[in-house]
Order: sequence, then structure tokens, then C-alpha cells
Amino acid sequence: MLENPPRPTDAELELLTVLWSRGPSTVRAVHETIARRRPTQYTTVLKQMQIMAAKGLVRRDENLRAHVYEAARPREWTERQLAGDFLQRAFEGSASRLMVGALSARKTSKKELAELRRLLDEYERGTP
Amino acid sequence: MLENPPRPTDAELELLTVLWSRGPSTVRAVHETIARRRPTQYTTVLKQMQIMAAKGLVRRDENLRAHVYEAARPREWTERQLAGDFLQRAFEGSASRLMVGALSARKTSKKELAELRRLLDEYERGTP
DNA sequence: ATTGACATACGAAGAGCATCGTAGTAATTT
DNA sequence: AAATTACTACGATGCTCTTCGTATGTCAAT
Repeated sequence: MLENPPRPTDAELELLTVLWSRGPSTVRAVHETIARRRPTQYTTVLKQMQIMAAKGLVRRDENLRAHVYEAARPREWTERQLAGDFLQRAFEGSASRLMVGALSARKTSKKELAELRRLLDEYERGTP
Repeated sequence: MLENPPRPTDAELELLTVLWSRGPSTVRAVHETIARRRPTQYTTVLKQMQIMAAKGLVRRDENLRAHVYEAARPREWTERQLAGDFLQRAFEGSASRLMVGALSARKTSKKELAELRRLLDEYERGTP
């Protein structure tokens, strides 16, 4: 019945990140967020959201005059899909190479390194 | 003079992975590799390679009758670009979330976990 | 009631992507 | 020499992505 949505495109992903961080939002609210970063027409965001609803990437509540959209899948779920797909396509499944790429792409704080280490510990405990 | 090539598309990335693993190759060789996984016409691969050459993603040596193509950038370089871009677009720069996504997307061997830990150590040493 | 503000719906255009067929050319085999 | 094989070049198609303008509807305030 509820199929998994397809991999979001670049523009779609940007809107999803807004929805994840804001929670259920009107087109107006999303547009304002996006427009702060980059000039965009209101109807561009609207149309994109409609398309995303048709694809099942977002759900919308039409009860109010200004429809309220929310991401159809939680951020973690989508991140897992995206990471898995990307890992496979670009890194032939090698998590190590992915991590090297990510870490070398930019400065990483000691704090984040510690967090990464913590995650590994956690994972190793979970995978005995 | 030599500009950085654009982000490769899905199809382009697949061809690049073949070139990275095989080294400089003719269209025929690449096609054979791809065709083993998935039905594809020879000319599809050819055309794609020509486009990639025009974009600067690959270089080609026309000296032989069968042109020889090679990735314009080393695998590591491209992986860094891709990972950095992806990290930003999908994870708002959070390497931790990327790692969670990648690890939870599939089983990760103890060996790879150890390798990841080694990488972190290495990185922490490099970032004092 | 008109107006103005604010919504959605939707068509369309321009660009890029992925794929393939056909044409033409050079080399090799018969 | 003719036929076959192995290339490259390139046009064209269908699709998707992204963006925007226009039409239309609804509500509230004048």
C-alpha cells in the first residue's frame, strides 16, 4: 500500500531538510526559509511540494486553507537510504573510503571525532 | 585552465568506477564490464564517455584506433568531492549522522569497524 | 459588493540525462 | 577486391528536473 518513496532529487532533498528541522509546515514557511538562502519564487516551492506529495516523499494535510506538509519518512530513515545508496554507488560499499572522503573534505572538530568514536563503540557492542 | 569537472551523474559515476578499477580502458572494455551487470548498448557507453570527455571527467588518448579513456581525477579526489558535497546536502555537515546512516544501512564487518577506528586515530593524530 | 491579500492548481519551457539507431570510416579477413 | 568487422561521430528521442507565470478560488476588510 504505502510504497517506499523514490530517492529525492537535489531540490527535493533541500526541502526535506527544511521540513525535518521545522516539522510540519506550510508552503509559505518553507519558502521563507529557502528564500533566506537563495532567491526563489513562492510557486516554485509550491510546485515542488506538490510533486513531492505525488511521489510520496511528503504528506499533506489539506484541512486548513494553507495546506500543511510534512516529510513522509523520518529523517533517520531517509538518511539511511541515502547513505546506503551512496555508499554502494560511489564507494562500492566501503564505509572506510566513505569516511576518509568525508573527513578529508573538511575540518572535523575534536568533538565530532570523539562522537564518531563513541558511535563505533556503540556499534561494536551491538554487533558482537 | 584545467577546471574542476562537475559532479558526475549516476551513469557517469558508474563508468568512472570501472575506469578507476581497470585503469585506462577502451570503450569496448568498459562496455563489457558494464554489460556483465546490466544490458546496455555499446554506443550508449561510447556516447557517455564522449560526453564525459567533453565535461572533463575523463581524458582520452586518440592515438590508437580504439581511443583509450582514463578518469581525469584520481578516485580519492572524486570521492572527497562527492562525500563533501553529500555530507553538506544530506546531512547538513554532520559526519556523525552520515556515519550512523552508513553503518545502519547494512551489516558492517568487525574488520571494517576496526579499520574505521584506525582512521579516527589517524585523524585525531593529524588534528591536534 | 468590491477589492486586495493569500492560497492552490497547472501548463509550459529550458536544460540536462540516458539511451539507442544510423551513418560513415578504417582495418581485417576472405 | 569485396565483404565483414570494429570503430567513432552524431542526431534524435523520451524522460526527468527545475523553475516560473498565469489562472483561479477563497477569505477578510473596506
